[in-house]
Amino acid sequence: MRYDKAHKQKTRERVLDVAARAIRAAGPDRIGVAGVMAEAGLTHGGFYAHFASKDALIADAIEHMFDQARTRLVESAAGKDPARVLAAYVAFYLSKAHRDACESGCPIAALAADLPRLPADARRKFSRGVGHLTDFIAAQLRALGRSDAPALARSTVAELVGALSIARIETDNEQSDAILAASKHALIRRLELETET
Amino acid sequence: MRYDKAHKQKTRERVLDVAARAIRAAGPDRIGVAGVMAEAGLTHGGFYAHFASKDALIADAIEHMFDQARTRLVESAAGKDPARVLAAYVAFYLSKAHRDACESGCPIAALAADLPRLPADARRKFSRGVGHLTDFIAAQLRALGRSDAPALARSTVAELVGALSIARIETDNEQSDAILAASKHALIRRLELETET
DNA sequence: GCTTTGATATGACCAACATCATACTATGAA
DNA sequence: TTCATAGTATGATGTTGGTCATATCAAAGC
Repeated sequence: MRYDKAHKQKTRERVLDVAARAIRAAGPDRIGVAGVMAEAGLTHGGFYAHFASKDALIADAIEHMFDQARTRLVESAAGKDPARVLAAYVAFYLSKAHRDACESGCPIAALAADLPRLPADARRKFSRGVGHLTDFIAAQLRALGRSDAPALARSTVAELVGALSIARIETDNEQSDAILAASKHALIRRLELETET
Repeated sequence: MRYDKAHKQKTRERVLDVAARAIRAAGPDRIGVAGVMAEAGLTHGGFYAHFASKDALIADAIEHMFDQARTRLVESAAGKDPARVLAAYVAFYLSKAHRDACESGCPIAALAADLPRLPADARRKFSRGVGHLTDFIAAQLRALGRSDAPALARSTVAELVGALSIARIETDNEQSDAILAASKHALIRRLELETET
C-alpha cells in the first residue's frame, strides 16, 4: 500500500455521496459519470478504478442512500416510545422540508418510477431498502400491540411514498400542501397516533 | 389541402399513442424521437412537422395519457353506484394486471418520479391530470355522503399511487402481491366499501 | 533520493440522439 | 395529365456521454 490505507475507500465514499444526491435530484439518466466525478473533485478518467460501470455506480449509490437513511432513522428512534417515533416519522416524511429536499430525502419517493427500468442489481438493492423501512415501521406497530402490523406497515409506506411523490409533482403550492396535510391527517388517524403530532 | 383533411391529425395521434406508451414503459429520457417515429411507421425527419421539440412531444403525450385514462374511467362509471365505482377502481388499480402493464396504466404511478425533473409545461399538464382523478374520486365520495371527501380522495390517490409504485419495484413476486393486497384491504376499509370487493 | 506501485488525469473513440436543411412523394386541383 | 404543395424521408451536424488506453502524479520503502 503506497497510499494511505483508507485513501481509495474515502474517495469512493465521496463519489457515492455525490452520486446519491445527484441521482435523487436529477434521476439516473440525467446524471453523467463526468459530472459526478467533477463534483467529487476528480476527473472522469479515474472512475473505472472505483466502479465497473455507470450501472454499478447507480446500484451502489442506491444501497448508500438506503444505508444513510436507515442509520438516521434507527438512531433518531433509539430508546423512544414507538408511538412517538411513528408520529415523528410521518411528520418528517410529509413535511414541506422533505418535499423540497428531494436530493437528500427518501430514495423511494425520489426514484420510484425509475426503478422498474433499472438493471436487476439495482432493483434488488432497492427492494431490500424498501423492505427494511417496512420492517422498521412494522416493528413499531407491533410494539404498540397492532396485530395487523405487517400489512398496516405496507399500507403506511405506500401512502407516505404516494403522497410525497404527488406533492412534489404539483405545481400549485397550495394544492401540494393540501396533499401532504391530507395524508398526514389520515395516517395519524389510521395509526392511532392522535395524542402526538 | 392536398392530403385528406384528417391525414396529419391522424398521424399526430398515432405518434402520440406510441409516445404515451413508450414514455410510461421506458421513461422520458430513455425514449428517442427516432424510435417513437419508427414505431409509428414513420422516419425521424418528419417529426418536427408535428412537434416543436422532444419536450413538446412529452408534454402532449402526458396530456394524451390522462385524456385516455379519464375517458375510460368516466365511461366505465357512467350510471353506476358510487360505491361500486370506487370498489372497482381500487380493485383495478391494485391488480396484478395493472402492475404488469406499466405502459398502458396510470401515468401517475408510471412517471411520478420523473415529473419534478420535466419542464414546466409537462408538469402543468400532469398536475391537471392528477387533479381530475382526485376530483373524480372526491365526487364519488361526496355522493356517498362523506363530508371529508376532498381530503379522503387525496389520501386515497396517494395510497393507490404509492402501493402500485412500490409493487412495481419489488423483485420478489410474493412481496409485490402482498403490497397490493395490503393497500387494497386498507382502502376498502377506509372508504367503507366492504360490501363490494 | 530513487524506485515502485497504486491513484488519478488526459485525451480519444464510438455510439446515441436531438435538430435541421434539403430532397422526395403522394394527392387533389386545374 | 400536369402542377403545386402538404406530408414524409434522407442525410448531415453538433453534442453529449460512457468507456478505455495511456500518461502522470503521489507516497511509502530501500
